[in-house]
Amino acid sequence: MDGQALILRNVSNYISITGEEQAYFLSLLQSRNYHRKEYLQREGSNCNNFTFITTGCVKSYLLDQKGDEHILTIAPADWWVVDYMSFVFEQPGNLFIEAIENTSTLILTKEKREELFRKLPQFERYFRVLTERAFAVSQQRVTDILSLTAAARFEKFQQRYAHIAGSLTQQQIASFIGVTPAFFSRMLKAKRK
Amino acid sequence: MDGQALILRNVSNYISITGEEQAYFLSLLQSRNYHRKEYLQREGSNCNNFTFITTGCVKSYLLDQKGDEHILTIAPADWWVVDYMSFVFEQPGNLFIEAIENTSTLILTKEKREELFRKLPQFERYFRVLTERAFAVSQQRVTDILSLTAAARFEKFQQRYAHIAGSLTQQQIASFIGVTPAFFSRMLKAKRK
DNA sequence: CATCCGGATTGACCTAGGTCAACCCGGATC
DNA sequence: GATCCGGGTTGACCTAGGTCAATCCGGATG
Repeated sequence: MDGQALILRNVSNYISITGEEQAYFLSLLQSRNYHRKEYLQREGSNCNNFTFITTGCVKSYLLDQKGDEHILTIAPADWWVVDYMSFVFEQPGNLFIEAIENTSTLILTKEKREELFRKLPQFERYFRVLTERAFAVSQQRVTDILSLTAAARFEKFQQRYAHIAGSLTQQQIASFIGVTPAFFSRMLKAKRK
Repeated sequence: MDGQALILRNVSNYISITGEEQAYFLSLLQSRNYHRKEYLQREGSNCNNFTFITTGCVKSYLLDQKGDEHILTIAPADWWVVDYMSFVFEQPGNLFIEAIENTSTLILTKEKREELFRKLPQFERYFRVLTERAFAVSQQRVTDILSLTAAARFEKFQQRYAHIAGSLTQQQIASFIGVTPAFFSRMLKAKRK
């Protein structure tokens, strides 16, 4: 399945649109490919687009004072990535977005998205539902970090991300659940026993 | 300003609707008051409404294995509270929502909200924008927890919640930023010096 | 005025997870 | 086949923040 088919299928999970509308929607997107380790976005720049991953995988993360990486999002194919904080409040972001495999994307800029809302208001619904779901998951993540032990968070991670967990390095998983690679390694060892 | 005026003003920050539409929207809401310490929602039950706070203040939190409270949200007047995880995925929630002052609310049930979307699709936009903002803030909270020290999180908290910080107990602030009351107290002492 | 109660504070001690640096390992690369 | 490199592992040690229980304080309540 090609990228356009994938995104149309994704949209059709939430709203139904005609063939003409589909064509119009697709016309607003630009496709762009990135190779492993290439940045889609850097800290300090304004994020002004939604990026849909058609193949590959991407991570968004921030670098703290000490230069340690903390992964906020892991976005596989069929997902959108955005630095929401930067996009929504139109301010420089503090996230990096980086391809962790060769990946291809479809980009919807802020202006095109607004145009889309004007022409096809059903897309308000699409993005509303999408965001409500993402928000729910994000809330869950907050409570998980606040109330669970690292081992328990890892448990949950394995269940939720079973499909992609295999293609991530331990460092990445460690960073996502919020521990050091060193500690994560010991944790695994303890579990194996 | 009464509750209805407040919610209409809130809506008008994002979309514009006619007087008739306003009346229709208001007709979908039921008002309800809670006294301090009363629950709007309990763990285990399904959350099937959006609740708008017109006066007072509310917290949502979960109780961990040990019975310790972790505050997820603090919602003052002019905000919506929902257990999104439960609402969106239609499953029993693990959050309590509790009034921390006497508060009055306007309730929009899931069915009424869907009806609203059918009759006045502009509200899709209202909730889309609202949720995108809330999501952005939630993402920020995740990165804050992952990368900042308790003291730094408290700094940010003070700035962001300056208006309500005064009316919260230290325990509540501690729980919100993710530390023990005991540790929080010591932190304050250290800062005062 | 005494009592109670829900915070807040404090002391003594504990632990989950961090730090740093050394080492290992497999698979590109030359 | 030597070298390099990006993981992963491990040991010795460290620290931010937790735990538990005692004490304090101010303001309701009776």
